[in-house]
Amino acid sequence: MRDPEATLRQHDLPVTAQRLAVLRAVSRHPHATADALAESVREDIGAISRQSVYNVLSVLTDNGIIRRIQPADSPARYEDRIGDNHHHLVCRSCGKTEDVCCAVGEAPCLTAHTHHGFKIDEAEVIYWGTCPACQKIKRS
Amino acid sequence: MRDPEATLRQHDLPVTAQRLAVLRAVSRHPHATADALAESVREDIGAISRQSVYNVLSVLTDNGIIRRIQPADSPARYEDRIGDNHHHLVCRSCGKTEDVCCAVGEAPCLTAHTHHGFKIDEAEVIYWGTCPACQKIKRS
DNA sequence: TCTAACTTTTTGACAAAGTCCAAAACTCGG
DNA sequence: CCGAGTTTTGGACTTTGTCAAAAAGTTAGA
Repeated sequence: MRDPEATLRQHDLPVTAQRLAVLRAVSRHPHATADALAESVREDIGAISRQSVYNVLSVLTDNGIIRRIQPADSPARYEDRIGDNHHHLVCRSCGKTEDVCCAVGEAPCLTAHTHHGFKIDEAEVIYWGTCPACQKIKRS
Repeated sequence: MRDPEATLRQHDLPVTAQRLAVLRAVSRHPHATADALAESVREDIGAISRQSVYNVLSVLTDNGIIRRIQPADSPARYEDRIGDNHHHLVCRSCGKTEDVCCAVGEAPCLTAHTHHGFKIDEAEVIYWGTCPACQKIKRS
């Protein structure tokens, strides 16, 4: 995120210390949970209420400034890398999350064969596995 | 599910009324939530504790007898159609879930380009959209 | 710069989904 | 049918998130 303040103004959102701090936190910690972001914001500006963290994250998500991902068995996570249609690689044991580019250029998996009359707007892909660190732990 | 009792025995699991009833419920109501399954089981055998529903569902999932899916903004759902690597189509407004065959035969999306050292064991695909019923509601 | 209208933030209660624990009930091999 | 070992139950508790109303902040306009 180049300039958090400009980003907010571009979306006609009032600029507040909380919003700037949350944006910086998301930028510094990709895939962090709301709770972890709150911690990070507190180190940054001293204090913020739990509700405000949720409010700000919702507003930013609704405006397409950040993206919310919600893997199974994990609270929601946030990232500011948007608009490039990438997917995620999640560790089953520690939750560590990495970005992966869309596996096949034109995203063939984005079109379901039988769509049951649904109007599909997104295909979400999550790769599940074990991260290097957890592989070591399990072996020992 | 052909024969719930035989299935349990095959996995060396003690056969109990609760387990049989949960298996039947999952079979009758694919993609149902734990809560909905509990209701269904109560209509079937009269009563079951909330905890037992969770216990049974865990045991069955751990043994690969049923599968748990956890789409964002929805409690976990269960299905007994397993082993055929199909994916899901979920309605954003009502949560209705349908099965879809793996879009492209050999699942090209199952291989991530950059795997960051992760040992990948599954690629989960969820198609998000709006079901026919909800499309009508929104238009009116 | 000051004001007023409108938003945002805060606080605290509440809700949904699931887990932990210990006691009672059950299953199954012998 | 008995006894060891599992399951089931009930109740408290945890986590993640939402609701609502009061207090504080932001921004456009005079």
